[in-house]
Amino acid sequence: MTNKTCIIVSGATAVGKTSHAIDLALKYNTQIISADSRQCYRELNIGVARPSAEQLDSVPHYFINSHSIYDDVNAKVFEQYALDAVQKIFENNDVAVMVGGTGLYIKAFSEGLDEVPAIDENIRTEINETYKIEGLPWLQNVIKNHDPLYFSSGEMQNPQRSLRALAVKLSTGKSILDFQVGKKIKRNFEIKNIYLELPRSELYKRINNRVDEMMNAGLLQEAENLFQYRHFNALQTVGYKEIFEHIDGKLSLHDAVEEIKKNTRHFAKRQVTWFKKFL
RNA sequence: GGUCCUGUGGCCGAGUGGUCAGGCAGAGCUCUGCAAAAGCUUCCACAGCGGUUCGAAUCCGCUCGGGACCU
Repeated sequence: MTNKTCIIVSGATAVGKTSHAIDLALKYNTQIISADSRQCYRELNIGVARPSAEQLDSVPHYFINSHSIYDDVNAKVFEQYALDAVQKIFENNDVAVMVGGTGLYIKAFSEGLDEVPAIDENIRTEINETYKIEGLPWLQNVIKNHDPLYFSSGEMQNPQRSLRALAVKLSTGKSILDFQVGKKIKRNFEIKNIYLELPRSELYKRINNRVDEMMNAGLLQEAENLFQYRHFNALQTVGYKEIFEHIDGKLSLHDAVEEIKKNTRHFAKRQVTWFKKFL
């Protein structure tokens, strides 16, 4: 069983992962699992830099157009989906290729996530609603009273994480930190990582160019059509949220495009930081 | 030619004698169920020269650069 190998191609956005992965897949005559948290949504096209139709025709892809923006997609969902996908690929191949820039998803696939019991949706909703009204100080104070462990060693400045920590605590009675033991699961196949990188200046140039290409390809129109879904998690995406602001009249189109470029550069930088540490 | 205004870090922008502005960009970082998310840290100034003062980005003078007005 250990003669199976998954080659994971990672790197910042716009480094050229897609074509590299396709070359690899063709070479091994195998299939690709995308590890991209946005390209899985079939409603999103231009803005997520999905592989071209020709590329998708040349190699079968998993986790591309596989979900809807109505679906609940997250790292855990991906982990399970991707593990199922590799096994399917391994039925006929010794090699599978994964490619993507969503570091957490790749980590979940490679090492697994600690088991945290499902949380009560009602509790979660209630907490989120109160947070919106009362803000971070309220959240910090509640955690201080309910989950001293998290209060002392959790990310108390980070609302997103703190919100989840509180939801877990109130749902299970235990601190999320008690579940997060950091156990690394050893998969029953080999993993080979290929990390692609470019000099920062060149990467930024490619990003800027790609955004211009997206605009020429009709990103504005696509975003207009998706405007009604702007609050969906899937639409909290660089390339769309800036145009939504433009539609709202908060940004000129030109400024919105500049924002997209800037935010994509920020995103790329975070990816570099992540992969540098993780790999 | 004269009069008045003005000159803060890559950009925007406060400060007006004696802690730090701040924001953006840039850089660095964190990271286990929203991750193209969320959060944290941080370099670079006071146009130049001289003077007043214990002490000047802050007051005075000159130089240079901008801007406005003037019969």
